[in-house]
Amino acid sequence: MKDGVQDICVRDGSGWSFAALPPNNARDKIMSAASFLFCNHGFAATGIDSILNRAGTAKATLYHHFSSKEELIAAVLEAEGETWRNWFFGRLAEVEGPAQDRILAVFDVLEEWFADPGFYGCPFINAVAEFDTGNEAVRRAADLHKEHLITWLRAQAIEMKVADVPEMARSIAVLIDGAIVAAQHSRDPSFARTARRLAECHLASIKVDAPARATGGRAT
Amino acid sequence: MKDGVQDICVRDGSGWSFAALPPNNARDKIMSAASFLFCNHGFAATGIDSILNRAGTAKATLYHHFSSKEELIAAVLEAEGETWRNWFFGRLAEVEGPAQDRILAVFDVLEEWFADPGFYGCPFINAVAEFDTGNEAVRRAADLHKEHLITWLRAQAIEMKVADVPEMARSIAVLIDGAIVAAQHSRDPSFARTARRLAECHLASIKVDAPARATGGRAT
DNA sequence: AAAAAACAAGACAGATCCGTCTAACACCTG
DNA sequence: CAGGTGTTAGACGGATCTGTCTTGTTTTTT
Repeated sequence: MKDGVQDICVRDGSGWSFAALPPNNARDKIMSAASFLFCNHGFAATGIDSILNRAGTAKATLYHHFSSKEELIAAVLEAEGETWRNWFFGRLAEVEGPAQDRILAVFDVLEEWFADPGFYGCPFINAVAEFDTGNEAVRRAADLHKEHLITWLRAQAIEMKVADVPEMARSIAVLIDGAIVAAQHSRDPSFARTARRLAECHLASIKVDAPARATGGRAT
Repeated sequence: MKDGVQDICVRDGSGWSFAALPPNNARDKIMSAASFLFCNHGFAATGIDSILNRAGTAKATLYHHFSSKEELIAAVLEAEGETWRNWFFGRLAEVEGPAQDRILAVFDVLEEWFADPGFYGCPFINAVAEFDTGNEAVRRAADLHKEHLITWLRAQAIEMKVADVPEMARSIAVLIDGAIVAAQHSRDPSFARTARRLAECHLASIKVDAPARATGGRAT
């Protein structure tokens, strides 16, 4: 795995990524290059020199903005998470209708994400998988990301007036994680639809013991 | 992260791991040490010297058995996968009753696994997360592992005479992956139960449109 | 007992890693 | 103009990494 300037892919297929417009200041160029390399080749396996090579910046510049590689990793995760969440929740906010529809739309948006040719899985899942107990900052970043997601899911569950709000959020979270991992491993975006069917089934089952059984059929 | 002989944990809580009996030949000692360090601290982050230090063997011995670190990684994944599958499917084979019960028992066995204090997630999920496109041998090992699992799931689905066998296997696989990742991130084994409830719901829904609606209620 | 294989201990080479440092250039602001 | 800031280019140090090699000891097999 040489150091050259291969890997030209910009992974802005679904428009969620950094690469909306090419970065012009050095800091953003470093962040963009680091994001790509960390996420595609791993955090430990990516050297500072590769990042500089790809970013086209000098080493002193990098260490002017970030005090260490660890801090750069934390910054990348933070930015990657925020960008992704803005994209993800933004897409979901476009969905009209009751919260139930928004929950199901989660999996349609996921499928868009999976279908991006540059899809490399969830940066946080990958980071925790790589560092596990090793890096506390990484765990905190992952926790924060998951918390954002759970909060959103809980809000939908409350709007739906489901009996057990936390458990529904947990269920959908499991489906999301499972879909991401399955799609990443198999390179098959349609796992999002499999997860969606499970979610439909779950929503139907918790609507059953609700007081009013208004919605009759065709939830699909 | 020094090199010392900390990390004495043997992670044989659920009895699934290598450490059933301490290895006595050098090759097994290397495999055991490499397994532990790779899975707990990452593949790239673990140096050959740490492995030798922990295994208490000489460097020449390692390179006598494995031609490179990459080959050692592949061997570890293969062994780890086989050990895990033997444990996992062995536990499931103990379950009496129809295939449906065995499917649900999957999540009980998973919870046992998650509760092991040395639980570090699925080695294959972690390896693919770290290498992604980088290492072909790793991907092949992960594919093979997943294939074993899917084959078992399909066999249960066939025994249950479900309409869409592949889709049911995919569904359960998504739930398994999701439970593993959620449990790994949150350190909360009870995500297995959340996944189990989703599986119950899924099984109930595909039993509905089966010809005979024998099973009335209480699938819990 | 003799031959062969496995193993220990560690020096060594070549590469790569992270991070610091110097020296110089460009730009904007006061 | 002076001064601060951001940037480039690359040398450099010290550490670490993978893999080879040598020498000799232990263990197993024949």
